[in-house]
Amino acid sequence: MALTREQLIDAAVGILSEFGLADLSMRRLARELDVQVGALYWHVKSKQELLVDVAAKLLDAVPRPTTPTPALAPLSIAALLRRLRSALIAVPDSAEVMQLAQSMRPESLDPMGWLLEFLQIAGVPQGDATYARHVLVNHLLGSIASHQEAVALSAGAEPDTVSTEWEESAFDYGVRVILQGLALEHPAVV
Amino acid sequence: MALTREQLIDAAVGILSEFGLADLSMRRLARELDVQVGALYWHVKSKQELLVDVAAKLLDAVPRPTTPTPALAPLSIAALLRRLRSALIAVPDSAEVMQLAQSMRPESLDPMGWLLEFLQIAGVPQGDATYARHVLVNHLLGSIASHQEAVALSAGAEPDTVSTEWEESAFDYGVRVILQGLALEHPAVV
DNA sequence: ACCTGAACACCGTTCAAGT
DNA sequence: ACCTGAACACCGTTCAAGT
Repeated sequence: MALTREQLIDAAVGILSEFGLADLSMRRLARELDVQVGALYWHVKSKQELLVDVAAKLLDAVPRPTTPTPALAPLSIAALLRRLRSALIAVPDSAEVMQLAQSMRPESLDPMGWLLEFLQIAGVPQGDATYARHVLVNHLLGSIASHQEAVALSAGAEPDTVSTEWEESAFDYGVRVILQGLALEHPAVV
Repeated sequence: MALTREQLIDAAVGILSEFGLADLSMRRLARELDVQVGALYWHVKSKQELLVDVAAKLLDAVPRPTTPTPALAPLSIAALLRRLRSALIAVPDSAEVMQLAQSMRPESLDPMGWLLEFLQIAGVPQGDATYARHVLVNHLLGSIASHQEAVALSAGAEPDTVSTEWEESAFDYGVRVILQGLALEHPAVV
């Protein structure tokens, strides 16, 4: 039967997860799906558009947390950020893909909406909440990006030279600093 | 006379500044310099290596601030970050290039060293200073990246749809939040 | 030492034409 | 509606051979 847009997205997620963005070409995708390149352009209008859908798909793995009380909101924020990190950290170049999606079609990234909501519940003033979210998201994607560049560079070297431990600490440290800077109680370590 | 590595880097900075990373190809560079593509590979071993030098060159515009006293260190940090932002904001895709350089050859980025130094002077504990720098640099590059993606997307639309004002506020807000989270006095607005 | 010419193995996108 | 075939205008990198 005919190729579907879903299959296209799934195949793209597969290549990205296994080989990274450099290998995620329209031609490779076509080969994998046993069609000619041109066929892909009947289902998506461009590679960029496809990548936005890939980004959204990656975040499907992150479930919406239950809406917290004001007192618990900082904890929920920290937990949500950790889940986002978990969902993306193992997918090469996911930070780059997310950044693209965020600027092209931010409304397709549900968890970012939740984040804003929780910040407001936590008591961050309306006007500041969007700024605050930016700071958190920059930290999230920045941490992931540097992890992934490090992994990419040490690909040839001995495996696991990249200290995941250090990076998790750095990530959590940053989240704590930012939440504290927002004058929210810094959440207890879980 | 013969082509030099310096000329190569300068030409690359020129193309990047005017047209962005998508147009910065080795072939385009060769055309601009009136040589064959292969010639470039006598001066640099790869495009990546060239980009690292481009990143370093972009930061040459940022002068080293005088070493601050502990009390003034937070102010110096904020000022340094603003200067870094100024140096990079108008150069398309500079955030991406910086990120690459940071993971490939961090020691070639002097200002990042100063930042660490100032954080220590400000009283951030030895062990935390590197984490703290990461948070600040993620914020810096993240802010620049989203600005530039926004600019790129609105390239076809009416010019200056991108609110630079909002973004500067968002940037400064983030710096304040982070410094405050580090338990440093947040610097007065200059 | 420095560069040319030419090749190798790729890209994203478009589009007439087929079924 | 969905896809093929083929083209257009590109990539980064390598390397024998030239000067």
